Amino acid sequence: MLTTENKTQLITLLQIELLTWFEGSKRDLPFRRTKNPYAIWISEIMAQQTQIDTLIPYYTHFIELFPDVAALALATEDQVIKAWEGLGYYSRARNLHKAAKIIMSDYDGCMPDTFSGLIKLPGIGPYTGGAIASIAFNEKVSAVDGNVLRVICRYCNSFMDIGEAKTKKIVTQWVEAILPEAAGNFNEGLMELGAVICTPQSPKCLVCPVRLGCQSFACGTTGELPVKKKKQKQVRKEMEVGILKHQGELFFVRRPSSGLLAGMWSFPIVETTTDTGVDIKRKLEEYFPELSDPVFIGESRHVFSHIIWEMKLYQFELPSGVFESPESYTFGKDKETLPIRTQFKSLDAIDDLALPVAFSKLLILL
DNA sequence: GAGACGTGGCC
DNA sequence: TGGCCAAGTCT
Repeated sequence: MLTTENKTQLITLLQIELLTWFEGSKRDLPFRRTKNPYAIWISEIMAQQTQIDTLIPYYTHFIELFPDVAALALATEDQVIKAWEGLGYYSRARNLHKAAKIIMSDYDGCMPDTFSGLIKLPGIGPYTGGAIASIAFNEKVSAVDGNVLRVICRYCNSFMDIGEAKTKKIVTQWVEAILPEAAGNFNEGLMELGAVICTPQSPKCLVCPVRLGCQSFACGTTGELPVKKKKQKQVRKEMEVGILKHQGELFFVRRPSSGLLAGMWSFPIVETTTDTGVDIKRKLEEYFPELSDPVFIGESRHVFSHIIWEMKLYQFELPSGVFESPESYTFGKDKETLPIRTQFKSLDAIDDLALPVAFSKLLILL
């Protein structure tokens, strides 16, 4: 990193210009109008792997529903996941809830106010701990996310692979070493710069406040940086979805408490090789022996970060009569049990069910 | 270290 | 369309 003789000058330029630019140009975001550690915590968790524009409505709603740690701890996990519905990476919501309970029980209701205290909480890793500690508590620690990695690697014209842990370690140490007193603003400024100027594609170097010190700009390598090795393609899976209708209601099942879409509501769904509806019929027959034959009603694709579901929907009917909703339902290899596993619900009464997009987008096909 | 873990936007 | 990307953490 930065081996030139005018290293000190370049670092000073970065510090001064970045802080000045951030002060004058930062976006007006709801969580920038507060120093409330709780609010900043929520915003930082939501910001993980998520663009700011996406999270804003969720943030506002979440703070209204759960205005402080106590309110969050008092809520049910179902309520918290429901508030996260559509945001993705749902373990973030479950960890948030767990952490709130821990803060109430082990910390007398007060959030830890140091980096080392914060990262002990579930869902708070080195980035989030650094962000909360520096922004809300003025601790002089770094917060290195994808933006910071990109900005620093470009500024130093470094060709290290930002996907490697080693790179993150080096960049973290580098930032720690040049951190000014206003560490929170510096961290946020680095991220803001990465988000609006030093973007992955087509960085806006001509309006960049630190271009005069940027070694990548000077060398004309901004198109090659940062170096990041490609990730693997998603695995395609053929899935059969069972739409079980009975007296105007649909059959929903709750997913296991760990793994993909953990704890969320779902239609019965199985991976298939036959592609005819027989696999999902066999699954449903475990719980409803008197089942009609499958009727194909449509198909849909859903792309996750690591899987692609090619879904075929099959509708089933139950003979007239009363059918109890089964107490248990298993997806195959799930271990932990959650309170309510299955439910018959009419479409206009599913507001309290946390339904992932993979399934909510199927509703228009019904 | 590598893989699991969502979703929406962009080209 | 398909691939890539976005304020990461946990296992």
